[in-house]
Amino acid sequence: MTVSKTENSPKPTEAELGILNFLWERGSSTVREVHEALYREEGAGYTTALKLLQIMYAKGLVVRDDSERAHVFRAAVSKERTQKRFLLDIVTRVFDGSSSQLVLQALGGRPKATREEVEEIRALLDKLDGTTP
Amino acid sequence: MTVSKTENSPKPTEAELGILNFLWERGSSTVREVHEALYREEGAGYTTALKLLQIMYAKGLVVRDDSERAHVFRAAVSKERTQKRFLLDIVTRVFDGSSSQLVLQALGGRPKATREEVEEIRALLDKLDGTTP
DNA sequence: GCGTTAGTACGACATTCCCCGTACATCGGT
DNA sequence: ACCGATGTACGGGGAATGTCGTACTAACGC
Repeated sequence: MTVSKTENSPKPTEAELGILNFLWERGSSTVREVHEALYREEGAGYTTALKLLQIMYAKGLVVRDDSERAHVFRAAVSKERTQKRFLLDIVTRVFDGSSSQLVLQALGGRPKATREEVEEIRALLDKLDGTTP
Repeated sequence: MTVSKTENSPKPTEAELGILNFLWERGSSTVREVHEALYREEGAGYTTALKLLQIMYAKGLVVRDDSERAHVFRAAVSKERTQKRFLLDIVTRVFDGSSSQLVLQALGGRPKATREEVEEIRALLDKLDGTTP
């Protein structure tokens, strides 16, 4: 059995995360679309979006279809994988490696969960019950 | 009722977080103690630890008692508050603002919770049951 | 054919972060 | 009273990040 390598591409920076979020929603987009959606409003120029996407491409965070003149970019990392990566990061760095501490803090501080989500969590807890040492 | 300002001091960087973790455990420490514990092993010099602590002092992340020759530093931000801040950060940036999505991902991906922690979570869920809209 | 427009590539800059070297102050032993 | 050890203060360097200007290229309208 091969050990999953967890992740090749590096942790996205703040700006890169913004672009990834957009790509996860949109599926794929041109530089112009990214710029219109995320940067025009903020006053940043078109080449800023372009450069970021180029850097992200070099890092392996996005893939690129350059068959057309306007290249089309797509996220190369899944949202779930990225979520897990960030989670593992802060669990390690601020929660002493205890993910349940994180869960408690997340639940205690900001009880925004809907009833269905609470039930879902409870169901998951039930499943976990049998599998914990 | 005054609206709590959430946090004055900026988000700690990676290195700063390492120092904060040490200070949260130790209570308070001198530069030398921080250096011995976190940096000597890694090959970083004494002045590196000193400079970081000075920067953290300027940012308001630590407080300083300079009545003795060797200044004694103490965390100025609580661990819980910092945890919440990082949580809020990634909830906003990678979980579309849904903290329960975060909880589910944290539970599903890495079932490392002990039985007591699972029970604690369940109890918290019970409490939340009544308070959700 | 030629200018205009929309696109990519790339170098440069300011800022932040981490790290270190050096200068300077202070304490203790002899 | 001095010298070495231990301390703080501070400037600066190298890397990463986000921003832009400029150069170059391809398509389009006339």
